[in-house]
Amino acid sequence: MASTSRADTPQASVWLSRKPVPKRKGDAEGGALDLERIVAATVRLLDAEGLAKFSMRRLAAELGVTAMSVYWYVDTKDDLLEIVLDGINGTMVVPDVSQEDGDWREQLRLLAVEYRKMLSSHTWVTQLLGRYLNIGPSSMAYTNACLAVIRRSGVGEERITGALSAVFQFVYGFCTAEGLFMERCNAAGLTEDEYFKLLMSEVSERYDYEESFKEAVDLMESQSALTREERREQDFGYALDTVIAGIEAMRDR
Amino acid sequence: MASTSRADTPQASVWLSRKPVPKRKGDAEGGALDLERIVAATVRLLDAEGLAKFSMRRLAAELGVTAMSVYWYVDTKDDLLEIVLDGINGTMVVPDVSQEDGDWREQLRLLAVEYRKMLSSHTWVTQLLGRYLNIGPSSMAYTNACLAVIRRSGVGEERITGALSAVFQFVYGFCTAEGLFMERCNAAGLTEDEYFKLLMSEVSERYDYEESFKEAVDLMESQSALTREERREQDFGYALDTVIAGIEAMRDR
DNA sequence: ACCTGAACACCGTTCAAGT
DNA sequence: ACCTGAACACCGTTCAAGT
Repeated sequence: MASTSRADTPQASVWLSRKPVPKRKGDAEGGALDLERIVAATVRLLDAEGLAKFSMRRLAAELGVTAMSVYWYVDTKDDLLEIVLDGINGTMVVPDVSQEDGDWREQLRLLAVEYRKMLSSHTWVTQLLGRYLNIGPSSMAYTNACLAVIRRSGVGEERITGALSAVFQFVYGFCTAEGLFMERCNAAGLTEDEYFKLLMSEVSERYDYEESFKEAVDLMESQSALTREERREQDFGYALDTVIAGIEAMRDR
Repeated sequence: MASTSRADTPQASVWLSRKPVPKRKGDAEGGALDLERIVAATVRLLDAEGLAKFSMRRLAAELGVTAMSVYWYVDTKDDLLEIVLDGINGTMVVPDVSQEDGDWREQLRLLAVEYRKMLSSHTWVTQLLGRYLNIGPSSMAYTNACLAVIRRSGVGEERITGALSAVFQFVYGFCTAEGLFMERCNAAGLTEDEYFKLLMSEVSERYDYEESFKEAVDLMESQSALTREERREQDFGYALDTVIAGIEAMRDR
């Protein structure tokens, strides 16, 4: 009721409530808890155990506190995760985009690589990105840098959002697949190569798959000099170059 | 113990268990339940209420049956969802890719559009795609068609997976964002345009956002002749053309 | 102002029991 | 062979109560 949200619809985003940072310690000097400590512990747990295993009760235990204490600092689990999400977005290094003479291709590439670095060092972020609005201050700074760069590419104004989609939805998709695969490997206690091999061998045990899988398996094994990780890195680079080359080609048509 | 899975690691995929379709009615003619009815009800619920609200108990209620009955046909919730996922993959129309004279650009575009149609008519699919291996029979048929098409593009063998990533991870990312936005609109009981407008007005109420948001808002409003949906359709088309143009450009370098 | 404990309405899944 | 009921170990969150 105290916020700007409508009717009985749940609040669309923490960032739309009155105070810039939702709940804060009034005084300096520490009680046991404060929002910063809660956020830090959340990130630690998410990095270590993944989103699926994260719970408010688990978090409270990590903080050495009762289940409900956290709720004094944060209204809901969703609000907490939204704050954490923007915090992680703030770890991206946004290149200085103000000077007009920089190469937009290089800068766009840099932004994409930075995005990827963030997404693949915190595999749970992709799982939150779509769920929340991601309109916190750090996220907005990043978005605006992307806009500024693509504007200098010479792409027509009405194609700007499409061009940005081609780049950043690709990175998002790529890192989602990558992250979930990595989480699966961790859960199984195997390296990516081991997990992949195990999978392939189990799959080829099933006669009726032999035929349909062969093409895909052959392709994978033709690159067997590289580790899975190196291969992914290569794929990402190729694909990113492809998209940027496409933006250039479409502009020149 | 009866399956090929290792140690205490949970089964990596239903499709790796012995029987092609995990559990099946032995006899013809119907009791109350069977796997087909369960799968159909699951899809119906997921379409109507989304993944977050789906539960085994909710499903059982929908089928007019006790919570645990479903477990006779399916080992876990994950197994059920994996089967459902492949079933939906089977609704894609895979173009005939066998003749060598077709235009690979058109066929690749067709495959991407088909993928998108599937993903955006079942918004919950993107949320499952990363979680499960997606190596069921229907999914494999689609993947193989993609491989066949990209092979005819003339892209070097070691760039094939990168090129495919550029296309399909983009589509995946795009449809994920799209789907989650649509779900949010449905939950709020608003059309996409209404929801977007509401959001923009709430955001601009916050003084400290005014500045950082202006660029993005201006961009959106410069296209205000179109509905959000038409805009998205346009963006998707542009972006897809961009990626395909990029594959061509990279090949010719 | 900050934290606790009990409680509510949910989960997925196990297991012994019914027909 | 198929379905049920009670139970276990979890959730997020509310609310009255403590200090």
